[in-house]
Amino acid sequence: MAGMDALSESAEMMIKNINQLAADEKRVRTSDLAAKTELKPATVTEMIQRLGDLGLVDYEAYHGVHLTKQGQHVADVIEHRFNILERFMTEILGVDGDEAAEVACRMEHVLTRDVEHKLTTFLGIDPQKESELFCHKINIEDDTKHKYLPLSNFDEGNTGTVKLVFEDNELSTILRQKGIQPGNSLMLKKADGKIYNVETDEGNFSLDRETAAKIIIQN
Amino acid sequence: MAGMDALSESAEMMIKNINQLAADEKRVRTSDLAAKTELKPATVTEMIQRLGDLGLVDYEAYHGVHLTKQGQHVADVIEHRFNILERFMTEILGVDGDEAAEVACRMEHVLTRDVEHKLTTFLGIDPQKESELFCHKINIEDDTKHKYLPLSNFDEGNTGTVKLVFEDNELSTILRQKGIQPGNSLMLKKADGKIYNVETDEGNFSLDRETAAKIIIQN
DNA sequence: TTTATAATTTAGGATTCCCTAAATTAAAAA
DNA sequence: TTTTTAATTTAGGGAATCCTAAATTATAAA
Repeated sequence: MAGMDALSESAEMMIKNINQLAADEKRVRTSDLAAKTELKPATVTEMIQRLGDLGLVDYEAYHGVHLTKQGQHVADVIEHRFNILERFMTEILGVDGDEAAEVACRMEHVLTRDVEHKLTTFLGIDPQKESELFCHKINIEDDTKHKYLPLSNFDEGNTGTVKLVFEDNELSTILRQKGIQPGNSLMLKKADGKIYNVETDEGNFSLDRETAAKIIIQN
Repeated sequence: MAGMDALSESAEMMIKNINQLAADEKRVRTSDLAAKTELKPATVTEMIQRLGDLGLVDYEAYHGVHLTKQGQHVADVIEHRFNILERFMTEILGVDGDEAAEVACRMEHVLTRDVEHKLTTFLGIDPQKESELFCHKINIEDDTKHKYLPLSNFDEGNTGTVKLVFEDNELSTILRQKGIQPGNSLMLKKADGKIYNVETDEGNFSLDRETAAKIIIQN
C-alpha cells in the first residue's frame, strides 16, 4: 500500500511548518518555509516536490503549496503529539518551557498512537474527545489497567495509595510530614479543579492543582 | 571541538549494540553486530569505521571492535535513558512491554539530560545516585527557584503564593474568606514571631504563630 | 509595456546510511 | 602445510537530506 512507510522526521517537520504558515486559504511560499525551517530555499523546493509525489501536499511550481487532506491529517496528528508531550514535560515534570518544546519537537515523530493515547489520559484529558477531532480511530482497548493517576485527575470520594511524589525540593518534605508519601493511603474528599481537599493519616488539608498533579496515586 | 556534534540515531544504536554484545573483554565481531542490528555486514563495517574515526570504538580490521572510554560513556547514557523511558511507559502509563521497548528505543536518542533527570526523579529514583553510576556529570542546576516555606518562617516584606493550607480546624474557612487559599498571593507585612500581619487580595489581617505554620508559601 | 528585482527552481556536489557483488583475509579441515 | 570455507572488507550504487551557484520565472517599478 502506498504511503504506508513512516515519514522521515524532516518530511514531518516540513508538513508541520506548512500547516503553521497556512493562514486562510493562501498557499504557503517557499521563502516563508525556508525562513521557518532554517533551510535553504532550494532544499525546501526539493522537499515539497517529494511531498507532492507522496500526495501530502498540492504543489505548483512558483506558486507555493498547501496540504492535501492526507497531509492535513499528518499535521494534525503531529501537532497533537507535540502538545501532549510538551504539556507532560512542563506540567508534570516541571521542565523549562524552551527545552520542553525542543524535546517534544523531536519526540513527536517517534510517538505511537497507543503511547500518545495513554499520555493523554494521564494528563487528565479524555482521549475519546480528542481523537474525534483527529479522525483518529483509537481502539478503545480499555484503559482500566491504567492504575496510576495524578491526584489532580482523581475522582472525589476515591481512596488510593500514594505511589510517587514528584519534586525533589522542600515541598516533598512537607508533604511527607503530612502523610503524603509513597506507601500511604489518602482519600480525596473534595475537588473543584482548583483546590483538592485530602484526608490522610495525619489529618485533612488542601492542595492546589499544580501540587496535586505531582502526586501519583494508585487506584 | 571534536565530537561535539550530536551522534545520529544509527551511530548511537551501533554503540549500544556493541556494548550489549561485549561480554568479558572479547572484541565484538562484525557478523554478530550484523545479526543483532539486522544490517548487512558491509554496512556494519562502514559504520564501525566511522565510529573509529570519531574515537568511540577501537577498531582493527578483521578483528572486531570494542568501545573506548568515550564510547562506553555514550552507551551508558543511552542505556540509562532507555531504561527510564521504558519504566515510565510500562509502570506509569501502562503501555504494553514490547511497544514500550520500541518507543523507548527511538526516544532514547532525543532525550536531554534535564528531561532524563526529571523523569528519573518522577520514577522515585534519586538521580544523584543514578548519575554517579554513569559518571554522568549532572549540573545540580539548583532548583532553588522554587522555595516552599511555612508562613511562620517567611521573611517580612516577602510576597509568595499559597501552596497548601493545613486544615485541622475550622479556621480554614475563615482563612479562605480572607484570601488565604492555594493559588492566591499574599505578602507578609510584619512578623514578630507571635503575630503575623498579612496582606491578601481581600485585605489585611493578623494570624498567630500556630496558624501561620500551617500555611505553606511558595517564594 | 518593458525592465529591474526578488523569488524560485534546476544543476551539481557532499555526506550519511543503506544495499549487492566481488575481493580479500582468517580460521578450520584435510 | 596446504586447501577449503567462512568472515570480513572493498568497490560501487541508490535514496535522502542538506548545500552553493547558476538559471529561470514572476512581480513590481519605470
